[in-house]
Amino acid sequence: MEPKKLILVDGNSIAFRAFYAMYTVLEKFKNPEGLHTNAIYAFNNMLDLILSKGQPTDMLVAFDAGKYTFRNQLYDDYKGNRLKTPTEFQEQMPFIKQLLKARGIKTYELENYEADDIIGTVAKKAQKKNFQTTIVTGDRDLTQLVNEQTTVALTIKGVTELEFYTPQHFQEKLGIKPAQLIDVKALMGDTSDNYPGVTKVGEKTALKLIKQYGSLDQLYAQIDKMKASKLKEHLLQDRDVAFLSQKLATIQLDVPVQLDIDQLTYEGDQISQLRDFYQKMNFRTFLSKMDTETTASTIESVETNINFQELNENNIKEITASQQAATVLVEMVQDNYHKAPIIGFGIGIKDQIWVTDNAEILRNPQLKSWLQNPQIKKAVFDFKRNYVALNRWQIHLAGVNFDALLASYLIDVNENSNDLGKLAQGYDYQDLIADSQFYGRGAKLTIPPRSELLQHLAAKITAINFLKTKLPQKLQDHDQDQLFDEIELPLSQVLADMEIAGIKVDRHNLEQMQQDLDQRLQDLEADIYQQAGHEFNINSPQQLSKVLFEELGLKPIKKNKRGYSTSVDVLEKLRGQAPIIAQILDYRQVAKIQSTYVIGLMNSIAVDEKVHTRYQQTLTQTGRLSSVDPNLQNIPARDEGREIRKAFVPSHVGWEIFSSDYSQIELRVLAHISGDQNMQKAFADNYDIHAHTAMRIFGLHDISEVTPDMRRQAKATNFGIVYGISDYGLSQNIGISRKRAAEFINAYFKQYPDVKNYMDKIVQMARTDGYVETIMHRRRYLPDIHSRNYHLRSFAERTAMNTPIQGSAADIIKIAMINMQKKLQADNLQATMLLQVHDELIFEAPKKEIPILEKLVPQVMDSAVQLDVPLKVESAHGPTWFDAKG
DNA sequence: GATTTCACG
DNA sequence: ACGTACGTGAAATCT
Repeated sequence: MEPKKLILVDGNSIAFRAFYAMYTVLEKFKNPEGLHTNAIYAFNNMLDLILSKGQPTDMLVAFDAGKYTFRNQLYDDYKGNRLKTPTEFQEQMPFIKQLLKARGIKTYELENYEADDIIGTVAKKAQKKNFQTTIVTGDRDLTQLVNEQTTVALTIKGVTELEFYTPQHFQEKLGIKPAQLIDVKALMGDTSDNYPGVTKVGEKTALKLIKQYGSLDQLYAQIDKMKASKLKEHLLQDRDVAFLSQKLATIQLDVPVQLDIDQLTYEGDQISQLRDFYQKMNFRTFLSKMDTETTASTIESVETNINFQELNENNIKEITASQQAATVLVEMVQDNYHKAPIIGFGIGIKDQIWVTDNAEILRNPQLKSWLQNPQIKKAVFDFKRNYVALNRWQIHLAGVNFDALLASYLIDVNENSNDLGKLAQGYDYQDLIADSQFYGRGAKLTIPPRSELLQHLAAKITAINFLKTKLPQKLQDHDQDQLFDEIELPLSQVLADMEIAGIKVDRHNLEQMQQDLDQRLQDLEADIYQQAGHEFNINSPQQLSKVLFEELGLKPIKKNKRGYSTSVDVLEKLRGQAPIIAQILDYRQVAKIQSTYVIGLMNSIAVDEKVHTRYQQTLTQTGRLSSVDPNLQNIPARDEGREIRKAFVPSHVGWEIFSSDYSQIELRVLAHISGDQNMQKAFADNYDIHAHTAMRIFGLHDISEVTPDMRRQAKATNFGIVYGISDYGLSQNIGISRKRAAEFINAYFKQYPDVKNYMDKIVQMARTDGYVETIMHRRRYLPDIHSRNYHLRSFAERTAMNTPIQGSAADIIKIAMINMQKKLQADNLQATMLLQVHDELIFEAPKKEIPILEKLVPQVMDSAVQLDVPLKVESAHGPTWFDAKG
């Protein structure tokens, strides 16, 4: 007979994680009575997952009950540092229990016992009856119960990503037996449960000791033989604490559970009860899932029928005679709108919708002037995409005052899938499926039959209309009206102009480079093969590491998932040990230039001899732009790679490339938002900021005493501060000890005390508000700030420090770009803005306009916003991009 | 599709 | 005592 399968769930732990997994949508998930439902929703997601994956015959969810457990009797302060759980969470607990009942799952709690101990006890009983048991929890401690019949599924991220601990996995991961975990905890303590362990002993040391001695008892039995050390002293001193912690860490297996193992049968969903519950909670997705499951599972998800008419030459005149606000849709399947064919077009006015799959309609003059009429207000999804595509038909789309893509991105930067269907579904609008689902993906991409296509287009127009009723209120709630109306929407027009203009690339120049580089690659290759003694693929990190670390016997420095790392920092450390290293570094550099830049760039030159990048305006978490197809924001600027820039040239003879960049904009932003007087003064007095910092942190009296090396270290420290400093990170970056790095940071904060205050304050704000903001109210949610996982939490903290800085700098240059474009038009200049590289704007212009730009561009850039420190702009120009660098 | 490496600010 | 810099995109290789 098949063994019975039991799933045990740590109810409190999973519910709590569920709450924070969907913390960003806390206010989106409310039922009509105002009850928060995010934790209930996420909990149910987890149930769906484990029920379908685990196929249990039996199931139990255990909860904590009562305030005092036997552990409090042992140790007063057990869990003493726990913050009170938020009421938004507490109010959901009873409903999670209701949900479980409706899903046919037993629950159990016992006054003054923790869920852990109930689970331990039940798992032991189940083992005697030969059940196959899986425990689902967010609490690592429970892995002590792992054995051949008991697996622990531990949440990694959220509640649906699980890591399964079997005895083998546990051994591989920690190098000890599951039961030994108790003794490890005894030594290291537990900060979240607030018991101490032995002084100065953390996970690493504890694991080492238990691996060495086998158990806590053995360790203390042999402690006399241990040689004298600080560690030994601490162990002796904290002996009682260790044994107390051991008791606290041990999960009880003999709790008086009044529950028979035969009573845990999983009953399955109680359909009508569950339907009522979902309805009460306003869980539309789960409701519809239930319907599709219960009706016939054969029915594919089909878009709801939406009434529409076909747009044609006969009705277009009448439609475009209307002066009313409208919704406009230009459909393309491919990403690159500079060349993707238009496969559909649609208009929505009030409740009426007209669509067509005939792009030729765009030749209609009435339609053209309607689209170009700024008086007729239009709503779209992705203005820039629509604008650029229509521009290819000589139509200049105007009057757009709502872009659902831009709006949703500003409301939540995680909403960056760029898919209207997905976006609308996120706002509980179910009548439009995602494009990837409708058209398929990659090789399977096809355009469905006409009738279905028209239906899809109509559904898109309704989705945009729906979002137009929802998103403006949210923008207002976030205080983002100005950001939307005066920055992002006008910017998308500016970006469209820049993308359409494109930048000219000299193909012959690249072809020449390709030949030269090819020769060099061949020479290097031959040399490398000779030294290795055989041929191999230098581009393969695997084969390379075999050559270096096995055949040549060099010492590996860093590991990655597949073996030993061969990255630059590793190779740099090995340089000097073998001549092959320098040549590999050379080869790598040349190969990169060749494949990514020379060949890659040539492949994206269009028929007009230009490259037309696309700026992704709704992608980054900080508000920066990104550039794709090709990426013109990472063209080499240093060393040999810089030569590539010689291929970027003006598109007319007698013109030049002109470039202006903000000097130290991020540090200036930091000086402004932190309000730090010392840093502000340094900028006001126009000091070399890195030298100034060096003077301060090295305690010198005058800037002239600063050596180049001091300046270099101070510069790295400044960068570190902007990124959300850690002593380790800084020490790695400038090759000093961690202790020394910590001293730097301390000195830094002493010299710039309000920078320190800012760092503390912004992290605190992220904790209380759940998000951080830039000077223009761009918002980024940081749910991981509450994570119990150190790694995730620290990352969120650094992000909280960095995002307002990087994001505000992005705000500033965006404003400058809009003002710049206006000014160029107003002054009737031929100069054209072509590229943006985060803190730098690149133009082409007739030579005679260069002197004008030299005054104008810095003027516009440094007056974009008024900060408490001056902004500084530097310019350069020349016949190619290479020369336009100061 | 994920991973590694390396280009930029 | 933990284990780390912030934000991106592209090419080549591995699975």
